[in-house]
Amino acid sequence: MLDIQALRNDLAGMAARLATRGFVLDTASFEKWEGIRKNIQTHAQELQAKRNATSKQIGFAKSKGEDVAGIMAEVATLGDELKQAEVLLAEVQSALQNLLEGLPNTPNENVPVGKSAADNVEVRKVGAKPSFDFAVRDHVSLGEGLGGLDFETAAKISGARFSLLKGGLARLHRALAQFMLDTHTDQHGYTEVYVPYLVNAASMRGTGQLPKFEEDLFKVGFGSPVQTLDAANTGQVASFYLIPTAEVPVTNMVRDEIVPLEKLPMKLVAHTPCFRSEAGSAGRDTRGMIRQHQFDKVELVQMVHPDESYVALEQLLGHAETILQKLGLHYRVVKLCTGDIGFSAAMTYDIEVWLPAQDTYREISSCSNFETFQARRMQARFRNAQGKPELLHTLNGSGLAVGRTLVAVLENNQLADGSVVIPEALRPYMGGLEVLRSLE
RNA sequence: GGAGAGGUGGCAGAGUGGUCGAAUGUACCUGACUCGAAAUCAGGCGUAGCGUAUUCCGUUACCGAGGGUUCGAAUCCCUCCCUCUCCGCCA
Repeated sequence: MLDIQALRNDLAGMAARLATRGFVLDTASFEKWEGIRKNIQTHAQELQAKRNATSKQIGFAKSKGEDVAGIMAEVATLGDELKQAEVLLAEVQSALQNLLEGLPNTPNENVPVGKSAADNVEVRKVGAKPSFDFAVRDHVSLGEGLGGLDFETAAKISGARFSLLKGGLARLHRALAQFMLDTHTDQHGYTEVYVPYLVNAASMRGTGQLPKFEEDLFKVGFGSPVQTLDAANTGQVASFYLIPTAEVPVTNMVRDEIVPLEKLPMKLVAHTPCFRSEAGSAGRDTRGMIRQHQFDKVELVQMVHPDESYVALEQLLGHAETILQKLGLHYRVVKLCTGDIGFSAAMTYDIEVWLPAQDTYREISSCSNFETFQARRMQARFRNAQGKPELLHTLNGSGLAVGRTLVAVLENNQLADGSVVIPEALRPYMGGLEVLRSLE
């Protein structure tokens, strides 16, 4: 969420910044609502002040045994008038709030201006493409050949966009997650956390998935008939959402908290499944395990002092890159342009791993600085040197997407006979196994 | 699932319709005393808004959440959420 003060003070400037990411801010509408809000709020508060003062008088008079009928008559109409004003104010404020929550973050000034992914800037390439003297197979072919990848059974059990791993591949998948967690905790100073996979609407709102991207989420209720968990509070029927990324539960750890200065930076890592409806991506990446309704990810999250957040972003990016380097995978780092960064982000780097079968780089990690955008929604603050609460900065990045890393390992390390060399870094997690061969 | 207790400021803990944004203790900050410290004494010490107003001024809201009763609600009523204790069930 953007700072409403910033919008009031420099509406044109904010609109210009949002325009760089292709978002048209309806300044007329904002100004209209702000004007209305100001009038109504001032009016409502005047009435409240009057009521408070009069009520005090009544109490005072009564305690002295005086007759209060006169004063009572005076405020007889005040109640209705006040109620009306309060209702109106609530409506206007919620309209403003909705408008505000629908605004994306302003890109940092160092983000390259562009319209689409085509304008993203390649920062560096690391490693080299592997060369093969045989026709490369994709991970589906390799996995099925190894007898460890079974989409048909997954489809029977659940449906499209699910996968089922067996034997060495299932273990490799687990090994990858373990390896990533160990690297980040032992070498990068992150604290491992285990978190809920079902979260409430307030958490989704905090990190920016709600209210705008509800269709991307899986929503769960109780068994039939659907019960309501917080119907009285919000009128909503839903009770929980499945997390689309560990970013949601982990970042929300600091929602409504004031973190002591000495606790910053907070560096947390979590391995969780992620659930995405993939609404709107029908037909894309239908083959294989690139785009699934359920996938595992090791997520890095940091809460930092505002002065440190861009240094932290580079570090976090480096932590994610370390995994690829240790696995010997070729990748490139891309800085997203203003037209391609996500709704909540102020700056984002994507890491794209080389996939020989697709002859292209595919996103395997996305590392972002959200500045105060999420913190403002969450009221996540720290106590600054002056002792005052101040919004902190939040960052996160995949370190890495486990499923896609598995794909990359399979495709990049394949041999002519369809077996796969296990990267050395993973062998301790594979019981020393060096080559993954067919189960049969 | 059954029965009971409870959610108040950083923490502890009073307050059951009126000058309560909230006693008191404790922690913390400032000052006095002291060579210095401890102890003691005095003062201060929440958050989010609004008013062209970070600091001074005025004002509103906030005692788990939402709604209601009332001129007036931390206090009464309703709904919900959460925590704790006992029983049952359970990985």
